[in-house]
Amino acid sequence: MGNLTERQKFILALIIREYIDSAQPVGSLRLVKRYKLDVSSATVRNEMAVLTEVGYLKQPHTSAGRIPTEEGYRYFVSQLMGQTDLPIEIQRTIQHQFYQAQSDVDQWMRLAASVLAHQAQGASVVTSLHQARARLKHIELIETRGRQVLMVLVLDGGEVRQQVLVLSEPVAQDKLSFVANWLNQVGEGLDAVSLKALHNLENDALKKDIIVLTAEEMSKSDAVLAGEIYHDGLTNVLSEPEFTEPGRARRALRLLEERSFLEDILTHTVLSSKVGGVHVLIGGESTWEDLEDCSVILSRYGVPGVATGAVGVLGPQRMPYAHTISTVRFVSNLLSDLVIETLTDIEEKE
Amino acid sequence: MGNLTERQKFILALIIREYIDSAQPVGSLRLVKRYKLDVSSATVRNEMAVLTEVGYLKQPHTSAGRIPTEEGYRYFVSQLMGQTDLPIEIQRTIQHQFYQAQSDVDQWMRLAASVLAHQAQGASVVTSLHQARARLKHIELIETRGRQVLMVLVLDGGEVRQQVLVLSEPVAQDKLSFVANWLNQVGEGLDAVSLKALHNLENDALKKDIIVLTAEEMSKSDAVLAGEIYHDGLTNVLSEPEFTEPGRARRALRLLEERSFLEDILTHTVLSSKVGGVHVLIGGESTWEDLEDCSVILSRYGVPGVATGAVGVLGPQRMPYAHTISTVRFVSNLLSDLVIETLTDIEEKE
DNA sequence: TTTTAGCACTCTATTAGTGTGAGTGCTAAA
DNA sequence: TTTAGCACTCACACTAATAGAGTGCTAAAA
Repeated sequence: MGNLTERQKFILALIIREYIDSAQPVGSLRLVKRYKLDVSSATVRNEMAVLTEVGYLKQPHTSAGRIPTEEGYRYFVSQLMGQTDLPIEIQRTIQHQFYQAQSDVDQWMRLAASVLAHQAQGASVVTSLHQARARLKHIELIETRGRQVLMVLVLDGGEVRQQVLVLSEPVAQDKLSFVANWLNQVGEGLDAVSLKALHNLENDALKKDIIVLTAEEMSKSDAVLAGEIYHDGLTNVLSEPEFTEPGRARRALRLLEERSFLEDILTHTVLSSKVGGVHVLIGGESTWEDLEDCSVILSRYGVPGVATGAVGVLGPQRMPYAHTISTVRFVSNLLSDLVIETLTDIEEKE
Repeated sequence: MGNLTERQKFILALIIREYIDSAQPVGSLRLVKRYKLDVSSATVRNEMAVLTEVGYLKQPHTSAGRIPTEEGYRYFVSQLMGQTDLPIEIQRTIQHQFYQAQSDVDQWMRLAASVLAHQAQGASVVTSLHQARARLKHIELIETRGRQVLMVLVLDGGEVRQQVLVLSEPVAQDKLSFVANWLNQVGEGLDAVSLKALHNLENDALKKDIIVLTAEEMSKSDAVLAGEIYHDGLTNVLSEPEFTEPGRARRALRLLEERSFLEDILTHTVLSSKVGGVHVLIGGESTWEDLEDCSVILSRYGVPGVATGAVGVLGPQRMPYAHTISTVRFVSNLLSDLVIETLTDIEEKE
């Protein structure tokens, strides 16, 4: 099945490109006229019939032009499209924006989301950097009320976690500070596992408790989606003609709102891949029903084994894949570079 | 103008209630039948004419029923509606959810957003707790690469700030730790202003720099919208019939996406009000054009002068005001209570 | 064997024409 | 002051007619 003639490939690519920017079923005559093909519409029609036969095109109704099927898009992306880099001037613009915002990580994420949404004219998602095998840099314990204690952990690389603990009995701030200082001395540079090992050597009940709680919080790093999720451009998808029907729009946007869904999709795609690779999900891939009319472009950024996150764009299936994919790739790499710069001290230790 | 007869008030309230749950212009005959009024439709018609005259009702077109004007809604909310509390069983359910999530502040916010969105069937916004006149609890300086240094500030009450600094020249980690320790000793418990005062007494260039940068970061607390913004239920508004036209839906959702807009609206409403009060914006209030078809219910939570944030719900103008308002009030108070519990130590110091 | 012109056919989208019905405003009587 | 009666308005739903873009097939041309 996989062997199309060159002309068939050419026509398929043409149809997909035309459909992507016209959003209208494309017919044989229009194609010939618009692109000044040196074959007749009848010939094109015959080729279209073949492409429909093998499942790359379909007709919305009997006497309409053709639109690509999911399979058609996949073939296009994998075989026909070719890889292009983001135009250099766009690259510069984006880099410039990041240079101007050389402040907190939060802002990088927001910026990344904004850039993606804007460039790809879709809805963007960026998950916060998420550290694997984190090491303790500093702990702070702050009494709040009675048995409630606020624990602040600074991990190497600068990730910060806050958590309200509830101890078995009230403890004075003096004692808390003492324990925190102690743990800062003996625990600095240890990861969750090493910390837990420490637990057995200790007698003091409070110290034991704090160690366990700290280790627990630190090993949460292993969760797929620990931190914040940044969005942007949700409204972009509402302007696409395929989402005029409110039901569809709702389904698409719900995906981005629901953590559980994102978790699911990230687990099954990005997590298992290497950094820098770009995943292209076209129309749910028979796994996610609600993605039916959408495509999602995802990529993982960061330093694998140390700290990673994911960036992505959601849009209609009829999406300018080449541009979107290169944008996602570029932003992903850019974030990776920033992460590497920021976390250099960690790499050196290893 | 303000003096309607009791019967006029009664009919106005009835029309608004009816329109809120039918989403259809309400006519005189239907009203009489549905509510078994003991007057004729002609009488109702006369009263409707009066209510239209004074600007509380309007007709979508000449021969249709009436729908409320913005003024009509405002009158309803302020004069007619009465205050109701959230049904006790709903209160319990919500409280229960919060008790189960007795962990980090992040999760409270997410939960608050979720509860609001669900209860009010609208899009919810929760801005993170935001500390005024913060005092320094702890500072941590971490070298990353060359002149880049990650600064982590722990403020009293447990708010944590991270910021990447770029120093004028590279500084070794030893030196950074030394300065951090020094500042932890002399600077603990000081607010931004007091810190800046410290600056003049000091000679060491690095110490001076760090003091200034710390004070700067701390005084960012005075910005209206410092931290995260939590959303939920964006898709709820898409199910409302008034947002089937995609243009409207876009405009409404963009409001929630754009930080600048939220900042603007919070500055002009919630910030100037006391905690616990509920603001009701109906249809842009001739200031925000994009809110034309929407209503927004907002409330400030937290401890004024110490740490506050805002919660809110956006929906169509045709909104069950009584229920939404009491939900927003309840959630706002609930968050206030949680904040007070968590920050008790601060109160005691004052 | 491949391409193309010609043609009959299909189906959507648009436009115009027509009732229908819910609703109004006015007037005059109760 | 209320209400019955009535003429009038106008969106909405329905129907029918038409135009137009596109297809598939067949037979001739290359």
